[in-house]
Amino acid sequence: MQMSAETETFVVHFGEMASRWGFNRTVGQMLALIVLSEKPLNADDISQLLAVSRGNVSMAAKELQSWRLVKVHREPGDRKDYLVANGSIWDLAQQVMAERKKREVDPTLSVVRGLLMTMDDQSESHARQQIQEMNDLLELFSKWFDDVNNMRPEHLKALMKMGAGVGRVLEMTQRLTPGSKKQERP
Amino acid sequence: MQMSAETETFVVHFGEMASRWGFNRTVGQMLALIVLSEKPLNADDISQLLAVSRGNVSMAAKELQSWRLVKVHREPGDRKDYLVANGSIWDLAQQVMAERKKREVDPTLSVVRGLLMTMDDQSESHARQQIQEMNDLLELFSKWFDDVNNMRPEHLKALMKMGAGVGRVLEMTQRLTPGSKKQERP
DNA sequence: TTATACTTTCAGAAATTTCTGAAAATTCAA
DNA sequence: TTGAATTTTCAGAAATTTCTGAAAGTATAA
Repeated sequence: MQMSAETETFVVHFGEMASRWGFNRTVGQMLALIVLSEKPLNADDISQLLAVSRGNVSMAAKELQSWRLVKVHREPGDRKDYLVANGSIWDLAQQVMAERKKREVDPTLSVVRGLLMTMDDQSESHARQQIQEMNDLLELFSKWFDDVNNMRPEHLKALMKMGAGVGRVLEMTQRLTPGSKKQERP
Repeated sequence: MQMSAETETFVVHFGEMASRWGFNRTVGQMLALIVLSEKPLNADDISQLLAVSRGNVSMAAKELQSWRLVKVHREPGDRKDYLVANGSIWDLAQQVMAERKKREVDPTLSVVRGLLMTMDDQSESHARQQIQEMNDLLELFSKWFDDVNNMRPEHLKALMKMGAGVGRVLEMTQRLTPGSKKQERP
């Protein structure tokens, strides 16, 4: 079994980006491979194509399942597990975003909330004010993100296509409104 | 010099989250410290407070500057560099988002575009279709993100507060419209 | 100038993460 | 029940990332 040159480029790139995206190289490469492969792949196929150990494939498969990016497909009369992408590219992207938000935002929101609980409400310390600002930002972002990311891909696409427009309208309507403490941009 | 218990909790947490956010522990802890500190801190203050080497502080300071998260403040008669947060919590968050998009999205968009250039337009291979979908998603996301993230914090807050609403309106108007290939959700 | 207070650099040490491969566990056809 | 096919586990090896600290570099007060 062999990858096309294009698939290989894509797979190698996913391997390089993987750590920035929150998983390791093998997980990244496997995801790329499964997404581009028309037919379901089993662990031996993957181990051979990516030239990594069988154990590594097993661990990466578990990781991809924990991210809900792949599902296992089985055929009667064949004991092997076949991995398939768990939806369209959009479905997968939304899944990655949701998972990353869970890992990169939620824990901090939890810590920040906890800190505000224990800190004196009256305190006007700079630290308390900053933590409060962080809490407000994370609360707002968290709710907004969950709403938006739970939309169906088709609706999300539509929203993003108008996104810039919505922003521009806001800029317009608020251009001459006071309240911003920051100097106007150049 | 000493940190309050609250500051220490926050700093330690930022250190733990740092690698998930795209920088190393020292960079994360330094950012937390600088954000909570009312007065500008110099390298020796930071080295002592975080119990890390002077060289590490120097490298982390450069990294924070490359992310545009801190700026250097100097006073005449004092040769030390003093680090200060480069704006409000919102400014910093937007800066982090922009920088991460640059590192986590742009390179992939570039590779995907390149692949589509070399791949046969007529090809209806599954791989080509998937790469095309990825290209469309990244193009749309990239433009949308740049627009939204370049809004002033006040406007961004306003947009996010209505974000859920905008989404809901879209869901309503499209509820009975055909075109979605996906089965309705439960 | 020049001495010194500070910052930067970077080779190698330390810490952390990833990967291998053999052994253990599981699954299922017969 | 087997027992062969397959997956999972995990100790230690390999690779990668982070950190230290001494030496080199730079800037500025005197």
